[in-house]
Amino acid sequence: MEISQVAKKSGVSASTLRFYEEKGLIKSIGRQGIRRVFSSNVLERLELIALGRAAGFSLEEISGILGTDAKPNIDRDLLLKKANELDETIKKLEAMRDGLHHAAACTAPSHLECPRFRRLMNLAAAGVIEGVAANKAVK
Amino acid sequence: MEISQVAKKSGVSASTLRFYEEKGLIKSIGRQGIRRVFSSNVLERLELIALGRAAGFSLEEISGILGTDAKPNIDRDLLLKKANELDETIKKLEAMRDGLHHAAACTAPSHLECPRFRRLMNLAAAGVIEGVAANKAVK
DNA sequence: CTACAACTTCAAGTTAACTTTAAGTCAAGC
DNA sequence: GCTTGACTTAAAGTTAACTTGAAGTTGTAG
Repeated sequence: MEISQVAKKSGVSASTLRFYEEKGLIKSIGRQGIRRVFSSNVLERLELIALGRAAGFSLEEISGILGTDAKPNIDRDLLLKKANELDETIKKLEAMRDGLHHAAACTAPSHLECPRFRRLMNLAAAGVIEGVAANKAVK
Repeated sequence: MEISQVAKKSGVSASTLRFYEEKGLIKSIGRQGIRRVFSSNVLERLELIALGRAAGFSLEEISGILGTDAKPNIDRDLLLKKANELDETIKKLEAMRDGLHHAAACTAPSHLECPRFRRLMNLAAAGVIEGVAANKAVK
């Protein structure tokens, strides 16, 4: 496939595809003249990349998970670590979601004064700042 | 409190606190001479901001949710919309987490060849690319 | 009273993840 | 055989969210 085909089928722009190739996240299987040629496998790879992005991983982290070569890595420890990180994130997001839901329904004059909201937020916020800092540190 | 106190108690650096104030996310209650003075309320506010960040919201979105003034907004539609967005995100993250867990345990030669992994990933990936694009569009 | 640590402003620098632009290559249709 | 449109590279530009640096101010300890 040509790059525009991949772009169309994947929803990822051509410039991004070149960028990803430069970063080693995807590979073209060769050239026809000057033009890149991709195998349809790249579509699957792009879905995994998009998934990782949606999950909040950086391109570098995704590269670490999927591996820079054709087949994904099997660094089980890394995968489990990432899975656990995700689990932490999910818990915070759930608390946040519940907090938002409640805030939308609550009739207290200010959410900050509503005990339920504060309980939810405190629950959610526990370790969040440290977590954010830790995420940065990990990079 | 002085800025360094807030920094210490919140884990947010002084430069970031100034940056947040510039953006209207937090407010100092006045000055002692040239120095900012914060009320301890700012700590709560900073937790909410950190929580929003951890939930993947941009500072601008957080500003929209919390309001630029002292008390959080009660734009219920926005809150519900954000809560629903979060729910979508959570589902993807859960699929991703399950995928990672499975990948760490799976013995198939390549995860891409493992039907269970592919099913999980396809489930998770459904609409992800469009979702990412949509998130950008929303900005 | 003076040194100094902790503040201040404002501007510029940083990183990630792209996008845009400029200048060039090439197969295809007229 | 020339124009056109989709590609190519390399470099510069963009945005978010900060951080860093330079130059100045101030409360407090010695």
